[in-house]
Amino acid sequence: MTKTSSLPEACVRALENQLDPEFFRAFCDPARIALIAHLAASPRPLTVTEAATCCGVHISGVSRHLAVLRRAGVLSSKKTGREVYYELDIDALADSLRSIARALEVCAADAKNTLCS
Amino acid sequence: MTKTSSLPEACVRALENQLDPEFFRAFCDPARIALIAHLAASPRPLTVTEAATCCGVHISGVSRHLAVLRRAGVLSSKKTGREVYYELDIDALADSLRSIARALEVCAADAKNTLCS
DNA sequence: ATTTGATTTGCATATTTGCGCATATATACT
DNA sequence: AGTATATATGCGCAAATATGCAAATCAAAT
Repeated sequence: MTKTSSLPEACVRALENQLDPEFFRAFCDPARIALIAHLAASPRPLTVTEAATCCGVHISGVSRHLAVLRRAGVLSSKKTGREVYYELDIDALADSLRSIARALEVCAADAKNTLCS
Repeated sequence: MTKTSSLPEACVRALENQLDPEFFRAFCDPARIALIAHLAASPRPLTVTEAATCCGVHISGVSRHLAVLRRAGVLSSKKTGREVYYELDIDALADSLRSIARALEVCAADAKNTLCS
């Protein structure tokens, strides 16, 4: 049997590690949501100019938004000539979301267990 | 066969609907992350005062954070006497995250399909 | 009725964030 | 070399956000 504590702190740490504010911040702005949806629905990577057509934001703002998304690990960029192609990391993104869902459930189950042990 | 367009707009709309900024904003603050992790690891609902022990924020701020989380649909509150018990909606939360992951994948798959049809 | 305790809500302030514009940087074209 | 195009970045500004303090609710206890 493992040691039990009043609150499973290991679980809390694990959750806090996985719940990265920067990751979620990617989805906190309507313009970024539009960009993400647009990129998700595109069969190929898009340039900044192409991506900018989906949201009524100045292209410099779009460039910044895409940089935020890249730093959040949501998409990857590939420079080709003078244009930069942005592509959503769909698989990694979906995995992250599912992993977070699982971590929450595991933590909750663990908490119930601790209560009744 | 259904009509094909250069970009599957229905998919974009569906994604934009599901990617609610207010939902994700719940996870954009370190104090709220701490609160969420703390609540997830608790075997029972917590009062504001109890929840406040996990983050070095004044209790009035914690009250506001919890209100934000409630509006985001992340937790539910139940008033009992003069205290308010907050509880994380783990199942709904996990479902939301998985649903978003699926929507992203569906949209991407749809996009590839449209390309080759 | 008064007091005590838990939570919420104005208020002021500091920080962050999103935006457009102008400018810089880097690459292609002639 | 000189020009045009695609992105990125510095800057200032307006709006949103987080925070602590004090005051307002509201319910229990005495």
